[in-house]
Amino acid sequence: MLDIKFIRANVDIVKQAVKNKNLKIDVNELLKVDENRKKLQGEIDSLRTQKNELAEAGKKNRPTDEQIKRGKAIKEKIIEIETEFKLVDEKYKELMWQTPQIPCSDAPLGQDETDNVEVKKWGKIKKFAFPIKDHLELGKNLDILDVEKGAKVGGYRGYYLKNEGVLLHLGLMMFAMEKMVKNGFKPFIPPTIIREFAMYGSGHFPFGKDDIYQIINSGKLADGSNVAENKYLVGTSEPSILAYHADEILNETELPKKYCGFSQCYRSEIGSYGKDTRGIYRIHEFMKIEQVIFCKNDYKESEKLHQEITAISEEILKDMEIPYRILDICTGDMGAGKYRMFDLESWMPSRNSYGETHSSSNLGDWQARRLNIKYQQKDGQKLFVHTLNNTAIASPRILIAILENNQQADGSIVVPKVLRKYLPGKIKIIRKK
RNA sequence: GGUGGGGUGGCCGAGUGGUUGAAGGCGCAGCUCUCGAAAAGCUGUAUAUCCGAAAGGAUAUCUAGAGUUCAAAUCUCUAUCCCACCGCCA
Repeated sequence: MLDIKFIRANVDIVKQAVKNKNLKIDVNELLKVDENRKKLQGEIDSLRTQKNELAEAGKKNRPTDEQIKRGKAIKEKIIEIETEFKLVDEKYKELMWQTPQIPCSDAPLGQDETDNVEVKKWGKIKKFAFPIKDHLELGKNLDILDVEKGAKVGGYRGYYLKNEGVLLHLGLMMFAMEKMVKNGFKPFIPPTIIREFAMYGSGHFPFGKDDIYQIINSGKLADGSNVAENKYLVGTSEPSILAYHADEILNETELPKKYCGFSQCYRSEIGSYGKDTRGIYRIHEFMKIEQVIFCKNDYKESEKLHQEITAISEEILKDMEIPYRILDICTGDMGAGKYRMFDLESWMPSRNSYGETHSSSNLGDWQARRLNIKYQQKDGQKLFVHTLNNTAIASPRILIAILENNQQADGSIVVPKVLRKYLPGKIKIIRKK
């Protein structure tokens, strides 16, 4: 969300951002609605002034019949204008929720993912002297991954992790968590069933509604319909962590606040039916450790922190010796709320390409405005914080890279050194039983 | 699922229709006192929107929404959250 005053004063900049981000919101309409809303609000205010004056007079003496009559007339007029105001206000809010963050001028301009710019590559891509297997085949043979049973029980895109697959998966979480704590991030396990406001706050609503599961109680009402609660399953712990400070005024001295959230994540993946159907690349639930930062309203600082959280994720990939690249995401692909965004993609041999495993974003104060998160400066001024987030680790998707990059001719897997301590006996190689 | 009790400013807490944007306390800021500090005293201390160059003014906000009334923190209804006890349960 943007400041309406900023929008009024910088119409062209906002329009340009809408265009660059490939959005449809009509800024002229917003301004018209805003103007109308202001006008109606003014009318209501002056009527209420009259009402209050009348009530003030009634404090001293019992109101006369004449005054009561006037009061009634004013009341009716207020109701009439308020009815109109509500309609206008609804439209206003709807449009305001959709106003995009102004993207950083350094971000590449572009329409979609084909315009993203590769800015870094790390690691040596292994050349295998034998025909490689993909993670599905490797996982099945080693009895650590089973998507057939996953589909049988969990449905399309269900999966079971088993044996060392589980230990590897949990080890990854623990490895990333330890790294985060070492870097001064406070660990959180947040709620994964959350209320609507938090979804709006992060910007997952109204934009990404399709991908979010809503809770429906299995019990039926008398008319046979289901009870849909206004609660949702998170797709990441980001909204839960952000909303932790909703409606709060933080102290400047406590910033930046660095948190990491560990949670199961749920994604409906509606709209991507035909995409990435093989394996565990695109699935309905996974575990993730997410980095979240609240910092001062200062792009110099938030951009520095953006580099920092990106570097932490790079370090995690380097520690595991997974080749990766970094994409500078273009304006059209970054999402409405973002100021700057980098994706980290890990090398996945079976895809013969990189696949997204991390996503690092600076949102400026766009989310903080939605969630009303401020901080007070020494001089007393209150400003909205900047917020940032990035994946620390998300599994099992990352297992694709780990299994496939470390496979041996016999189908066994060499465990990355940093993960060995999470396996019993600190085994170096996962072999077929 | 059942029953009962609650939700007031940064915090605690008073307040059952009109003198309450809200007593009192705490906290915080400034000043006085002091070599300095503590203590004490004094003063100040919400947010949002609109109008205004500013000073300032208007409106709204006592969980939220709806209603009663000339007038609502206060009465009614609904929702919601918290707490307690019972039932069920990992």
